[in-house]
Amino acid sequence: MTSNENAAPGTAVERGAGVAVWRQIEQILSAEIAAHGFGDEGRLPSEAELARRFDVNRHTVRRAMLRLAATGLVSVEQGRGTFVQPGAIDYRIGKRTRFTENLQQQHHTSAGVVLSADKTKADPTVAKALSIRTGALVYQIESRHDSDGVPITYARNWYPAARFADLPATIESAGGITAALAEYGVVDYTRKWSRIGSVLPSSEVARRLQINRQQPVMWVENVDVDETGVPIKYGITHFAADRVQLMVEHDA
Amino acid sequence: MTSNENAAPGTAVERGAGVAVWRQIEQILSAEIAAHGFGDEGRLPSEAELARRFDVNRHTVRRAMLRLAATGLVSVEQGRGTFVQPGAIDYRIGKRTRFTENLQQQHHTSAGVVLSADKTKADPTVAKALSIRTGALVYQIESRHDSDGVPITYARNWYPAARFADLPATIESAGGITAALAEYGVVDYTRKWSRIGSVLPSSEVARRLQINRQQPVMWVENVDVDETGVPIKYGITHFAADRVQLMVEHDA
DNA sequence: TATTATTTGTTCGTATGTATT
DNA sequence: TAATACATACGAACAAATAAT
Repeated sequence: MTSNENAAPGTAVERGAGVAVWRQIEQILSAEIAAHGFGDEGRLPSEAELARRFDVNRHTVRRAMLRLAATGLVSVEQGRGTFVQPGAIDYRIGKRTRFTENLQQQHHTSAGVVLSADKTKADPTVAKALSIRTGALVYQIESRHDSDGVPITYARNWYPAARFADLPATIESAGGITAALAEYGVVDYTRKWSRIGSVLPSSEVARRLQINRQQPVMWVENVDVDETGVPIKYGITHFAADRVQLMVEHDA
Repeated sequence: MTSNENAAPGTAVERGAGVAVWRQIEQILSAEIAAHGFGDEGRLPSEAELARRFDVNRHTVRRAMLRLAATGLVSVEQGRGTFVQPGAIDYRIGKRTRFTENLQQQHHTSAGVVLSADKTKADPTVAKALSIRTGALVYQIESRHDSDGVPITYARNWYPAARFADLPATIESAGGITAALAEYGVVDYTRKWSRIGSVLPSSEVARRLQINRQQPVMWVENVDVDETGVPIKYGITHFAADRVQLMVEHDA
């Protein structure tokens, strides 16, 4: 077999054409995905099969696959195969950001889970954001929010312990963070600012969001304040970028 | 040589320890970078040298390097070497977003360049955002903004041709987009909304921003409106995520 | 439940091409 | 021009996760 005999029309790779073979394969598969080329279940052929089809080594296919996974077009699962990913949803960011309200408007189910709750000392970053003294006691709450059974956000938030005594127990009894805050007299709170960035995730964040480490995450660092403008929460929320887009509506 | 004789204390990799060797190397180098372990010029040893140090194949070092580059910790330059990357800057996003004002407040120089200007027909996405009919004529302006000589944003914007007749020539004569809009009577405009996401860049975007394709970019899709609320611009701006963070300040 | 086949993940080795110094 | 350093690609082997038998 000389070359590419099995390739579908218009999908042959070309060597020494200035553009790397694995990039050509990425491009071809990307186009086929966009054209719904892999049926309803969206399962791609195995790496070995694709290697035969394009008449290249499996490594070369793998490079293309890693890229497609990073772009969010497919998800790769060891022992199972490679699957086309569905589209993403909008997450509204504004003065009044509440997770559940946010998603129910878009016909998605939602659920929040507290992963851990610890009392620690504020490091300089946390202290500055909360306008308290470095080393003052804070509660660190780790949480995750799901939509339609899929993890959407993973967050670490810090609350000043002086104001919210025994916060973890209150969250437990009240059945949620917003409800718990109400018990301390915080009936309403608003977002002061949000700082947004994007990185490839650490292994911990990747695990929490159940994505692979080739897939970018957006992080949103923010401070919530009460009605009088006093900071009540500082935190960082991570979003799986293939599942969510952040929507900022200016004005009010 | 049995194993890791050249490794610095506490930096030996361990095989068959559940965690892949390349991940261990990534972790070690990441820690050394954070500790300013590579001097003022921030140049890492060559891949071959690192391979010897960790007593692994060069491929294994490369995997770690690709990850570090993707994380934005280092930049890899073919034929030169691998270098530690400096920190990032804040880009303010709000009702009144102007690039130059934005950065001058942070002691950075700034410059904008128009890369291309064409008259085309609006596709459905553009048409909907601008509240015009699909197929109506629009100007598509490609531009880039630099800060301190480094590309920060790459943007594609669309303006309705009916309202802004001969826009490219006006931009040329007025010496800038904001100035050109003023000549059409648009003395002030504001941002209506911004949709933010993150992906690994296409080759074109990577080239425009002069980053490699392992490095995530944030994209911001947005619509500007004039004083009467009529859309005057729809566009997508790409940011190199290792150089910028987006700052949203929610109204006072 | 245990075994086997399938599929992706990691690592080594080797060779060659391309960009920079 | 030569040396150095990164980029791409092939081949082989085994590990780990999953699915089917």
